Amino acid sequence: MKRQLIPGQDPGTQSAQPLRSLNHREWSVWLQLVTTFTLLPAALDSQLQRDTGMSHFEFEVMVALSRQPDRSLQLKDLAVVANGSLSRLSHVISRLERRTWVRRRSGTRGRATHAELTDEGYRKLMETGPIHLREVRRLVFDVLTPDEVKALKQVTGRINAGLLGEINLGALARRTRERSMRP
Amino acid sequence: MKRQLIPGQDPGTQSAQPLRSLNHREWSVWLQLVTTFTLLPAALDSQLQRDTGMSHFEFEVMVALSRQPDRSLQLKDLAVVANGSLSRLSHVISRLERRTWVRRRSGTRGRATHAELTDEGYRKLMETGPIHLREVRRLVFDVLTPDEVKALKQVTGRINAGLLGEINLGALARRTRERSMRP
DNA sequence: TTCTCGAAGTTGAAGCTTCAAGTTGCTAAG
DNA sequence: CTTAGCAACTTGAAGCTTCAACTTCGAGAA
Repeated sequence: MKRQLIPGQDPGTQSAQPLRSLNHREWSVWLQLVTTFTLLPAALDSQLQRDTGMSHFEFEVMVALSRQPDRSLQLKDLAVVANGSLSRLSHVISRLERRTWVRRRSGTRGRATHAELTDEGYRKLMETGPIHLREVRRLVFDVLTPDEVKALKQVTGRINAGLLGEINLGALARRTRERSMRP
Repeated sequence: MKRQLIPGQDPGTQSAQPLRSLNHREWSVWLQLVTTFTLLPAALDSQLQRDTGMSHFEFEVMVALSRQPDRSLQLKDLAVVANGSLSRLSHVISRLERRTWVRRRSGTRGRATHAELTDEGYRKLMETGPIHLREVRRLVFDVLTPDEVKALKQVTGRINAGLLGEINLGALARRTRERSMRP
């Protein structure tokens, strides 16, 4: 008999191993979820690239800045808010600086650096943001009932709680985590 | 008064524009969703890279092949199943070939090419797959109630239907779509 | 038959992300 | 006071993805 990574629901072959693979129902949910988080970002990136010339991550960064009272954030915090590593962020800020949408300000304290949205960046965001949000609405909210939206929030909230619990501080600061586990 | 991309729920300022931005509730759902589809793939990729040396997309490709009766698929179809562009897939298959986990077979008909999982690739998959699936279970299914899992399936199903409806055939075949819209 | 078009792949370059290895400036221990 | 250690970046290289251009093969029109 052929071994399969994802078995059908055949209780006979289940053993007492510590590892359970996914069952049928779970597997199909998983496929859907993978499809969503592959296609949705791709669609958003593509639309943004075409219509505004920026990536989704760049957009998120600028939105995060625009929501601050002084339109600026320290990179470390911005990284968390935008769900990216500090390295990634640093590169992105450099690109955005080249396009004059963001400016770096050396923070007064310590080694802190702040990113600040320029007027130009703000204008750009106000111009292109609504276009993007329309796309978001079209692809996500227009196809869901209010109850489904509620459910979506609940489910993503739970998953994120788990992820944030261990990933901690932007993407995958594995070394940091390992360091913090030392005796 | 400051313009904001995401306004609070102030009915007074709403005009009859065709574009509605997101309201408060929608915005918070959106932030959660973005966080999930940023962090979850990052976490999975990181775990796979560390423990098995392959990316999530490579893994998906190999799983898709392993699920075929003859462990092979034509690239065009594989691209759809794995939610990637043909170009991306071609590059990935080349990499997997270099590692001897996959082999290209020139199809008999037309310009078709098939990718086939080698025995080595199959073994690798059987070895490392369960490790990955355990991670999937830990990050997703273990934190959700059965009802939430059901809801997740429903919501992702709806979103995917919309995405697949227009993105059509792997990621973002924009040119293809444009071509098909000509008079 | 011959021509033309389109589908299926491949390829190289450009752009992003990740990873590892630096800087640099606080801060606390000795 | 000085020094070790860490937090907060920065940087360059390696690896992936996307994009555009190109190659082939097959099918249908003329």
